[in-house]
Amino acid sequence: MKRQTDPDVLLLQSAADPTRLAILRQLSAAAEVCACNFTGCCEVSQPTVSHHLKVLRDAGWVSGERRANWIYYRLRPEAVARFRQLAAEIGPIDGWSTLGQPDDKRRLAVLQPQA
Amino acid sequence: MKRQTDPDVLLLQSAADPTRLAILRQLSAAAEVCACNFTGCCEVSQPTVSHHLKVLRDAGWVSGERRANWIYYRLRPEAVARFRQLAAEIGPIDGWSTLGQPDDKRRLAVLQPQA
DNA sequence: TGACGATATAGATACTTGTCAATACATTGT
DNA sequence: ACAATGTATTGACAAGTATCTATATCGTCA
Repeated sequence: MKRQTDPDVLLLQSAADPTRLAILRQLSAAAEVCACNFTGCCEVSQPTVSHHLKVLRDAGWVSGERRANWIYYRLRPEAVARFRQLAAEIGPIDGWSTLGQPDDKRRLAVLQPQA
Repeated sequence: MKRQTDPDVLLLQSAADPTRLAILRQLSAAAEVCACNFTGCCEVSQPTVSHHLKVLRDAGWVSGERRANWIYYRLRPEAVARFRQLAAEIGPIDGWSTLGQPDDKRRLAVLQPQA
């Protein structure tokens, strides 16, 4: 696979897993969630949950804070904001037109990967 | 990998690739884009572009219409709407609290996978 | 019909990823 | 210090995926 330097791709990719999306959804329902609760929810082993939490941490989605024996995870607002920004960017914008055949000179600038 | 029956996961996963996100972004800049333009943009071969377009098609992200020799792709509004809906669902909602230790009886209903 | 250009499919391969069992690490309480 | 519990790491493996070359399919035009 190509190296994904694009932070948006990383954000999407880390959310694009059943277990991880479930975790993100749980974290959307409570301010913070103990890691032990994820183990119970998704039908995967504890190491697997831990692995997914690390992926989410590395992508900036969540942060964890240790209190006694337990680690409480919470959503990082920056990630949520970036995700929503991305969602806002995908879809119709102003100035739409048809991008035609290869010799079409009317190409929009954005369609040409800037050198 | 687990079978992803969750349509949201499918939507995310199909967008979570550098080439495909680039395609989605191009399609956000013009009402429709000829397939031949994607080949030029992303640094991958034509069959690879075709493969990615198929993935996006299968996920419901895009639809293609043939006109003469060329196939014009466009974003499907339903997919855009679903994506934005998903983005709106990830993040703080009302009624937040801390989900505590395993024996914590105060769990929010949403945190227990409904049997 | 046959040649040509655009797009899709098939098959092969290297790489990535999700998963688990086993183990290590960290914190609390006895 | 030691046992118990929650979490992270390691190592291994099966499965998925992105990519290519080669080839097939589809539509147009002479």
